[in-house]
Amino acid sequence: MKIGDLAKATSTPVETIRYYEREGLLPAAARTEANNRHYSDAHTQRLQFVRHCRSLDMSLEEIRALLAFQDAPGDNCASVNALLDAHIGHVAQRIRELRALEKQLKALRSQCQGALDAEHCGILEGLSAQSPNPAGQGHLQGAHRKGLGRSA
Amino acid sequence: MKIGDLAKATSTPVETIRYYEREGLLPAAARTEANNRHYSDAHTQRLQFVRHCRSLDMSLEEIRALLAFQDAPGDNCASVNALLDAHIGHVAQRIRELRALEKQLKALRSQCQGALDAEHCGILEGLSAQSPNPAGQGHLQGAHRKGLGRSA
DNA sequence: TGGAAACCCTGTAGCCACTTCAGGGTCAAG
DNA sequence: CTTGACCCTGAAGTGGCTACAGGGTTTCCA
Repeated sequence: MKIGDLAKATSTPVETIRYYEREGLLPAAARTEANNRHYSDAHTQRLQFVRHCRSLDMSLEEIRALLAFQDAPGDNCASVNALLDAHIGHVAQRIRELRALEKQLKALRSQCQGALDAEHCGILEGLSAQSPNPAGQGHLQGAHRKGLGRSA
Repeated sequence: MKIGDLAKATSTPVETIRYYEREGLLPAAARTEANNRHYSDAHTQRLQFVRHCRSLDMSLEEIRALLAFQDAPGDNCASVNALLDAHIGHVAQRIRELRALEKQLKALRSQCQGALDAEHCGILEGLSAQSPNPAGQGHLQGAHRKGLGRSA
């Protein structure tokens, strides 16, 4: 299996696969005579695991930890549970933050219904007032993300 | 007013103020003889506007657009409304995505209640299965953000 | 008067998870 | 024999900061 085949099989861009290898999430692939990477089914499974974790918005750091647990099958899996619980906590917190944000934005939006001069626009006036809340501390990202996209 | 005073007045790190100037969100400040930046109340208001927008998770690009509208007070403010509506849409979409995510994570978490060998951990097994949903496309960010923090 | 702390400056690199680009190599089909 | 599809490496760009290196000035107190 060459890298392009693996990319198709896992709906992952080729460059991302090379990036994961550099980052140590995938073991370095064997090479053909022409220096092309050569993959087995084990690689496919590992990459699928990583992509699944990413689709759950885990960081590469968290995924590295999970892979380490997976690679030590005799160990107790309490740490896996703890990692997941922490991640769920972060997601829940980000949802709370975004709900509060949504409420504020809607209140702001209601300040201007018509199409006035910008000079008298209630929204611009509202934004000029002091900010009431200092925004979140969680480890979820803000309002402008890219997503994994490109789902083959 | 020197940059440190402005920083305190707006709860904004000094480096961030210089960064906003570089990015064109704040006009270049006048300089004292010692080459220190010198600010007026107009700068304070502009910076407060920017910080308020950032606390609402707007991108610097969006803020630049709003500032342009503000600087053309004769214009119609329909574009302001449109920008805000779009931003509200992105926030709402990201909330939907994160809710779906939370549901999946909780389902996954329920796969392992005890503290088994990692080899038999339902969570690791669950993550090895194929990913069901391809993750969001919105412009809100993922699960690992920093927040503005440092509130004064 | 001296010297240390507190502030200011510029420019550069680092964060994350990629994405894109430049510049090149290999291989098979037409 | 050339075109296109694929592969390679290494470096730079994305956003929104943050931090650091290396320097300057100003202010305060002994």
